[in-house]
Amino acid sequence: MYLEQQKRLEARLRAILERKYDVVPEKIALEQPPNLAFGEFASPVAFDLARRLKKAPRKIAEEVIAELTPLEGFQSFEVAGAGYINAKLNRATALGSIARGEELAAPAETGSHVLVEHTSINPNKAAHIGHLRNAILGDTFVRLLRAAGERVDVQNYIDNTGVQVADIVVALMHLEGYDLAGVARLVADLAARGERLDYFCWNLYARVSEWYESAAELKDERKEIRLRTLHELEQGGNDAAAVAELISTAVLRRHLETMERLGIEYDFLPRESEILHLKFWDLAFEQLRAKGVLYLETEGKNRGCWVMPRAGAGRPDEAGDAASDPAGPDEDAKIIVRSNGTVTYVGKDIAYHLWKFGVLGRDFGYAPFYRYGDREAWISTEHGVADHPHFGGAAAIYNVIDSRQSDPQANVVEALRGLGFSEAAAHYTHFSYEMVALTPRCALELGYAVTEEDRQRPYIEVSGRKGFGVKADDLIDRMIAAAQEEVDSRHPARSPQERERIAQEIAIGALRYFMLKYTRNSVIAFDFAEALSFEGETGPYVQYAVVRARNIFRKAGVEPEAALASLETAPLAEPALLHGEQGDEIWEVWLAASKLSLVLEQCIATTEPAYLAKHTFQLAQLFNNFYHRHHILTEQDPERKRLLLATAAVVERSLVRGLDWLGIAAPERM
RNA sequence: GCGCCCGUAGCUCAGCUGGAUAGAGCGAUUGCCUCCGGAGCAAUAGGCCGGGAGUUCGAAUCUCUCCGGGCGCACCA
Repeated sequence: MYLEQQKRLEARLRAILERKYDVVPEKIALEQPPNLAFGEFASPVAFDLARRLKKAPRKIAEEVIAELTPLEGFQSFEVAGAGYINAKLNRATALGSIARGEELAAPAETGSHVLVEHTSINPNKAAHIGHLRNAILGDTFVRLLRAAGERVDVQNYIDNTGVQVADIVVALMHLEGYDLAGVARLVADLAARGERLDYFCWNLYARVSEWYESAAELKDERKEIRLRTLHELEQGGNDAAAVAELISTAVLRRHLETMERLGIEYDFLPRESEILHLKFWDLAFEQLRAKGVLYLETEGKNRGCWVMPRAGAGRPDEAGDAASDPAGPDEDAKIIVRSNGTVTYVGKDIAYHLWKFGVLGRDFGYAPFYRYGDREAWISTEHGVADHPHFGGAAAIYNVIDSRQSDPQANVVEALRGLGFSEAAAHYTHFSYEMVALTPRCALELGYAVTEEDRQRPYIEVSGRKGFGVKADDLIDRMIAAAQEEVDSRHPARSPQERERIAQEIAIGALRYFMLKYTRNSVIAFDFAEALSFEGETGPYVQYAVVRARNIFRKAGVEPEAALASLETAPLAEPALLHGEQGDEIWEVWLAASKLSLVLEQCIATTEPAYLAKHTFQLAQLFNNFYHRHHILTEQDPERKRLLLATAAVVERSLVRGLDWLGIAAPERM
C-alpha cells in the first residue's frame, strides 16, 4: 500500500525515538508538507516530544536528523518551521518505485466477509434523487471495499409488506376499483405500451395520500381501510396480498433496471414478507426475552407492550428489571411488541440483523430473480431452490441509510449489545448520509406549487408521499440527452452506437461524481444547472484528462504500459529533469498519482467516498496543468520525452483505477 | 424539552487523527488555438472560518456557551 521509502522512514524514526528518548509512539505521524520545497514527507514528532522532554522542538528535530542520515532512498533531511523534520526523497529512485506500481500492489484477501446494504427503496413508486444518493454512495463503498481485498455481499432490503405498499394497494383496489385480475391486466398493459409502472405508481401514491386527508368525515373510515389492508399484506394468502406481490415485484424490477443504468448491481434481495412468514421474529423474541433485553411493561402508557430501554437512558443494567424501578415505568422506552401483539419495525429489524450476523438460527429460502449478464441477483422466498449461494453470517456490516434513521439504527445496535453480541455490535456501521433536497428555484422550475414560506428556505425536503421530487430515470434521461448533444456536435463522424455509448459514460460519470463530491453529512440542495454541468469539478472533467492522455499515446503509437516499463528497464539517466522549476511540476504529478492507495485506505477508515472523488479531480487538474506546460509529442530531448510520456502514463493508470472505484468509466474519446 | 447534523469567498462546497502563507468549482473581470482536441489553461478581484470564552507552543479543526438553519425523538415504517 505504501512506497518502500515511506515505510523505511517510519521504521527509522520509530527506532530513533525508542533508542534515544525511550518513547514508544503508537504511530509515527507523517504528513504531506504544503509545499514541495519542504520535501515529500514531514514529521511533527518533535512537537510531541518537546512537551515530554521539556526541550525545544527544534533542538530535538536536529538530534533526530543527525541519526536519520543517511537513509536509503532519501536525499536529505532538514529542520523547518518551529521544529518540523522534513524529508526529501531521492526523486529518481522514487520515480522507479511509482512506475513499478509498488504502492498499488493488490492487498491480500482479508478473508473476512462484509455485508453492505444499500438502496432499499419501498417498492411502491419510482426511485428519486434521494435514492440515487443512497445507491451511488453504497455501490461506491462496495467498490472501495473490494479494491481493498474484502469479500463483500451487496444487499437491497425490500419492504414489500409495509404501509407504503399497502397505500398503493388501497389506491388500486379502493380508489380505482381494480380487482386482482384487473391489476394484472393493468401491469401487462403498461408494459405493452412501454410505460413505466413505477411512474404510474408515483402519481397514484400521491393521490391516495391526498385521498386519506381530503374528506374530513371519511378520514377515519379511509385510515381504517389502510390499516386493514396492511394486516392483509402481513398475513398473506388473500387478494390484497396478491396485488401487493404483483406490484411490488414489478416495481422492484424497475428499480433494478434504473440502478443497472448506473452500473449498480446486487447479490441478494431480502424481503420483509419472508422475515414475517419464516417467523424470524419468533426466534429473535426468544433470545431477547431470555436475555432480559425486553421486558413486559405493566404500568403507564405502554402497559401491555414488550419494550426495550433506550440507549443512554439512565442505568438499564443496574436495576435489572426496569419495570420494578421505584421511580415508575420507563415511559421513554422503545416499544418492540405492541399491546395487540404485533411487532414494530425495529423488532423486525433486530431479527433481520441477527440473521445478518449469523446468530438467528434460521435462514431464508433463495431463488434467482434478476440477471446481470454473467451473474444473478437472488431474492428471498419461503421455500426457495435447492442449489443456492448462502448470504448472511457476516463479520461486519454497513447499512447505507439516511441520517434521519439514526435512532432506530441505534436501537438495533443496542439490542445486539444487550444480547451479548458485542463483537457484532462493534462491527455494525450505520453508513449515514444527509438527504437530497430541492432548491426552491428547482421546485418552481419543475412546476410545483411552492408556498411563500418554502420560497424563503435554503432547500425543501423531497417527499414521495406528496409526489414532490425528481425521479431518478428522468434525471438520468436528461443527463444522457445533454451529453449526447455535446458528443454529436464534437464527433459527427463517429457511429451513432459509439456516440451513444460515450454519451452514456459521460452522463453516468457526471451523475455519480455529482452525488459523490459532497461529503456524507452535507445536505445536497439539488439544482439542475449544477447536476447537468460537465465543466469544472465534475466527472467529465476527470474523464477528459484520461482522454487527453490516451490521445497522446494513440498519436505517439505507444502503449502507456510501455512508457512506464521503460523506466524500469532503463532508469532515468538525468535526475536533474526532476528538479528545478519544471522538474518540480512534473514530480508533483508523480507524487499525487502515487497517493491512490493512501486515499483508498482513508476512504474506508472514514466511510467517506468523497475523498477519492476529490482526489481524482485534483490529479486531473494537475495533469491538465502539466499538459499545457509541456508539449510531449514535439519534445526534442529523448530522455525528457521519455519522462513526459511516462508522466502521462502514470496519471492515466491512476485516474482510470480511481474512476473505476467510483464506478465511472474512462471513455476512449469524448 | 432531549438527541444528531450544519454554519468557511457573491453562490455551492473541501480542509485528513489540532500544525507551516485558509483551498476548489461556479459566477465576475482579463488574457491564451502557427499547440498532443478549449468538456481545457493562466491571471485578477473576493474570507475578523456565525458570535464569545477556554485548552494548547499552535485552533477553521478540541471543550463550553450563545445565535441562526436542518433533521429526528409515535402502540407509523
